[in-house]
This record gives sequence, structure tokens and C-alpha cells, in this order.
Amino acid sequence: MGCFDVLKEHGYRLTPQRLLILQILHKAETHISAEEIYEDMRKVYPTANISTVYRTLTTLEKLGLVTKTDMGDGIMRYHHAEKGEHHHLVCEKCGKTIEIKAEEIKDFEKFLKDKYKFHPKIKHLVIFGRCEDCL
Amino acid sequence: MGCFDVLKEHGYRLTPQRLLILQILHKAETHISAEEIYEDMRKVYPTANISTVYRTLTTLEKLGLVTKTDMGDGIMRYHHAEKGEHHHLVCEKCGKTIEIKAEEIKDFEKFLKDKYKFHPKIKHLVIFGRCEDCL
DNA sequence: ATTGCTGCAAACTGTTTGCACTTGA
DNA sequence: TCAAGTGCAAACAGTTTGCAGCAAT
Repeated sequence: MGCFDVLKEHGYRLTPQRLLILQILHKAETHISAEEIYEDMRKVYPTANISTVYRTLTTLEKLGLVTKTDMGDGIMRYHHAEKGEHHHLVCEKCGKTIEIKAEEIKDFEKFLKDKYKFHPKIKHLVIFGRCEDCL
Repeated sequence: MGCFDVLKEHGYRLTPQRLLILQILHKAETHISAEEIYEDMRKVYPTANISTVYRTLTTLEKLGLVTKTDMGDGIMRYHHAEKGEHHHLVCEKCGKTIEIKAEEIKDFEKFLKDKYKFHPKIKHLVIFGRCEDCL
């Protein structure tokens, strides 16, 4: 896990809280909220505090280790950046999410660049709609 | 202004607060927050309350008269639906926004439909990046 | 005269911050 | 050792809610 090295290189300490949070993000299948990380963390480390979770996530995001995404509700969700850039199609009926690779939207990005002279930085796109089953 | 009829048809009352909020949304050039609507409203109607603004916006959104958008910060912004569907490119450096018409992303929507059998309902898309001047 | 709507105050949620204490380097 | 990091409590911002009184129909 190179994350630890990145932290060290930047002069950050390897605290058990940080390692735990990285581990939780690592094993998470989906994007998770600070609250979810906190709940998970407390199972192992009951005295942990949610402000530490937020502070750690801010740090990890700054280092590019973690990605922060707004999925539409007012709750920010996080995921381990090493899992690769991708986007989501979310069915507003059944909640199913379809993951799409970053390169799949390259054409769309090129279109915006050509037509509007705008250089998009789409780190994480969430598009709502209906999946096939829910039509 | 057909908005009034829509309200009436659905059994909603035409209160001065609602009319004022509709008027403010109507003359707004950009998407505005509840707080901004509230500030504007108080100039004319000083006893107005922000909870009324929120309740009204919820009602108007339910009726399809108003669109609610998350522009990335934690603040929801609203705009009059009759102004037409459109999307925004937001420069993360200078804050400039470029408006793009809904039909401009039809190709992208078709791509998602064909490739992922997913039917997107992109009501309001906000894409961050850099404008030409800020590169 | 109803019943929906409003204003007010108070709650709630997700997130941030100040501060004294603790701990990794 | 000693600055960086933590836990705690309290503050914060945006938003929602319960309720008594008010007003559009």
C-alpha cells in the first residue's frame, strides 16, 4: 500500500486512526460517507471521533489518495483513488448503480473542449435516470 | 405567467409569498439559493420567513415549475423551469459559467442509452474544469 | 368557515473548529 | 522532546418541522 509512503513523504504521521480509515476505504466496495467510515471505525476503535474522520479525509483528498463525490443528497462520499477514475449511472427508481470507466466519456469531454473551449475536469460524474428494468 | 394556473389547478393557494418567490425566480438571471431569494423577498416583504421560501420551493419543484441544482458547494440553487433546460460548465479557477443547451448533450445521452441500456434524466448537469482564459 | 399556508422558534444533519491532552517521529 | 494529531464539546450552515394563528378560497 503506497498510501503510507505518500503520507510519510509529505510529513504526515502514520497514526492508527489514519491507517484504519485508509483500510476501511480500501475494503469498501462502494463510495462511503464519513458517517459510515466512522461507524465502521468504532467497531475496532470505539473511542474514535468523527471529527478525526473528517480531518483525515480532507488530508487524504489533498494528497490525492481519496476522491470526494457529491451523489446528489447532501452527503459527501469518499473512495480510494487507487481504484481508478470512474463514473456512475444511478437509477432513481431502484437505486442500482452502473459504473463506467473514465475513458468512456472521453468523446463527450472532447466535444466540450472543441465546441466551448472549456477543459472539463470530470473526476467523478453521477448521472441519474432509469435503468432498463425500471422503465 | 402560466405558473399561477398550475398552482391553482393543483389546489394550491395563490399567496403573496408564492407570487413573490415566483417573480424573483423569474427575473433572476442565474440560479439562486434559498437564502438569496429570501434576502430579495425581504426587501419587499420584510416579515417573510425563510422556511416559507423552502416550503414554496419544494412545492414549485414538485409541480415542475422550478429546478433545483447542486452546484458543488453544499448550497442548493433554484431556477425557473420555463427558462428551458440547460447545463453549466463552471471554471474552477475564475468561477465563470458557460451555459449549454439541453440538446447539446443529446449525443452523450444516446451513447449511455445504447451502451449501458441506461436512460439518463439529466435535468441539470454541472461540469467543472478550466475555461480557456484560465489554462 | 374551512383548511391550507405562514411566521416563529426550535430541532436536525452534515461538517468544522478551538482547545487541552496525547502520541508518533 | 515537541509539533502534529486526537478527542471532546461546542459552533456552524443549510434545511426541516411542530404548532398556533392567519388568510385565500
